[in-house]
Amino acid sequence: MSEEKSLNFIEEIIEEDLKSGKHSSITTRFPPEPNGYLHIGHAKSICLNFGLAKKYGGQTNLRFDDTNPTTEETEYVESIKDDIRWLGFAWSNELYASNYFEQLYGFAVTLIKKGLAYVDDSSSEEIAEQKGTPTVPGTRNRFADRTMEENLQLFADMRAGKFADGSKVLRARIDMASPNMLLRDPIIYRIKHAHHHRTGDNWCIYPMYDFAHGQSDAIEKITHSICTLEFIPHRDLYNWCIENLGIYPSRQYEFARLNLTYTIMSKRKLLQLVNEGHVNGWDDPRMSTISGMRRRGYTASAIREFCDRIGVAKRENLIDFSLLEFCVREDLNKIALRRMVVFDPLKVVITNYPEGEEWLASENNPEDPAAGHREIPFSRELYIEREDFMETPAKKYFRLAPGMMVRLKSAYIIKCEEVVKDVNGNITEVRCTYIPESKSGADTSGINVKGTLHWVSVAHAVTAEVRLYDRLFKVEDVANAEGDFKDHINEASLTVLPNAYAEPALLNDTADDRYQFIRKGYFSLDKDSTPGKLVFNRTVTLKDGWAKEVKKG
RNA sequence: UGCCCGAUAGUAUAAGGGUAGUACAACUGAUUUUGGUUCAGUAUGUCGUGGUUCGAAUCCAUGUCGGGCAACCA
Repeated sequence: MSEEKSLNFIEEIIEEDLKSGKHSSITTRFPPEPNGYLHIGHAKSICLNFGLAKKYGGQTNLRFDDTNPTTEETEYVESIKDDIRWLGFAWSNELYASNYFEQLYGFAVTLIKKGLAYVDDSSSEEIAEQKGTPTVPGTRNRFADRTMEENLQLFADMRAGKFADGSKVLRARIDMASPNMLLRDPIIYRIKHAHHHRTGDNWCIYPMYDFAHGQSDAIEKITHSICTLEFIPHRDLYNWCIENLGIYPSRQYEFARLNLTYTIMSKRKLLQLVNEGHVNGWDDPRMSTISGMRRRGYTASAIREFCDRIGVAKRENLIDFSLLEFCVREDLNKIALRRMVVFDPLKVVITNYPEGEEWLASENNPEDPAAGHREIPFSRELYIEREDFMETPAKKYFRLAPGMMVRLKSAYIIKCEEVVKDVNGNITEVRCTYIPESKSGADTSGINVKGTLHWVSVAHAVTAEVRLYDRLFKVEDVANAEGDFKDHINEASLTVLPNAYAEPALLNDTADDRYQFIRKGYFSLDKDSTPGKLVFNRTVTLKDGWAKEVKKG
């Protein structure tokens, strides 16, 4: 059976264009503004733009849309490049809208000469007023009557720095009565005496998005300029510029941006979280930034798979976070090394086990025999998870309880004989016996137990810091929730366990490794780790059928 | 009440006039030395109303609902 995947609407357009001969190959672009870090929403756009070019044998430019020097920085340029590379994509050309400032200036002069642009001295308030409303046409002011020569001179003077910020703008002359507000003589150049991260102080006038983006596309001969829905009304202006400038006819297509439950997808809000200290930087593992997710332990292939599964369409959407979690688990399950780590220890003493130790083999990954085995020390005193013992077991609980037997992973079956408590009645120790014939891999005991626990030998345990993350927001649809988005921050999104007990094999592992702490979740080494101190981030929990059972009651 | 975009299970996304399918989520069960994985199965859907047609999610009309548009942001 063929399992050809159906095409999304953009792929359909491209295939038609290729088939009809409109284009012989395609060129796309990813056009970030370097004013913040990339997030998972950008990943969707990156996968789309680069993925299309890859699929149809075209190319993709990385173009920084750097037309607003007051918000843009080189730091962001570097992080964006890092993130795209990490996601697994290679751009054909690294470009900047600021490369085209001279050309763009020329385009503006062309418009002036054609009588299609004029310098306006009005304040932004006046311009807004004259714009009218969606139902009331706007009006032109006296500046619109300036001669071509006057406009040319004034625009040159603007460039020469003769005017203060905000004192003049260049406007395209289109239609003050257009039902599309963007066509009511839009501002295309404004004065900003600001230092630009690439052009320095060469310019004090900068083009607006609408007078830079489409032209940049045209200059680069972008065949399919793909952007998000909010740019739909801009398309008329995009085309107007192309037609009146007579430049390469790039075409704009719009798709619905990604929204994810329990997260925000706005650079402005993300920046706020960073600046106000709600998180520890752009790469905080709780952030929906690419760098945050990377630090958290997400793999690039999981993110690509996610972007593939969510599809591309024009309707607004809010994707279940669980789909992202599914994609990471699916990937990590295949590659993560299994290790045993106890988060909240309860001591188990095996009363019939001799002094000393033995080393037991345990598979690194049951899904991948090629991953091999490691040796784990076993001894008389162990730690198990406190939640894996119940003095009076709940129904369907098949972990350790008085008189009950469980398997210790890769080791023996033990039976709980006695519970030791302190003066306050807190359980301090559980005393068990083990069944020597039940050794893992050589079990002749004939005993079947339902539960298998992870454990660590007390004498051999190494301590590690473990950071557990929960969702950053408490509501599903953060962007549309009542009140300020910060009202919905989950104060318990980070739990630090300073002293978890880990099997010693973890000491030898390296930063690139992914782990599954058995029965606990997927983890990866954090950059805060030092030779003397291991720090792990929980990428995602394991699916927890027991927790579900407990919740049902 | 101007213009533009959209509407298919809980969430996404297919079906392009001919059996409404897939994934995630949910629920059952089997397997399991991870209550993981894997496997098998169940339930839930075409926004309303007219029309065209032998036949409509699909075409037409109309209504409803949701979103966007009046930054010297992108």
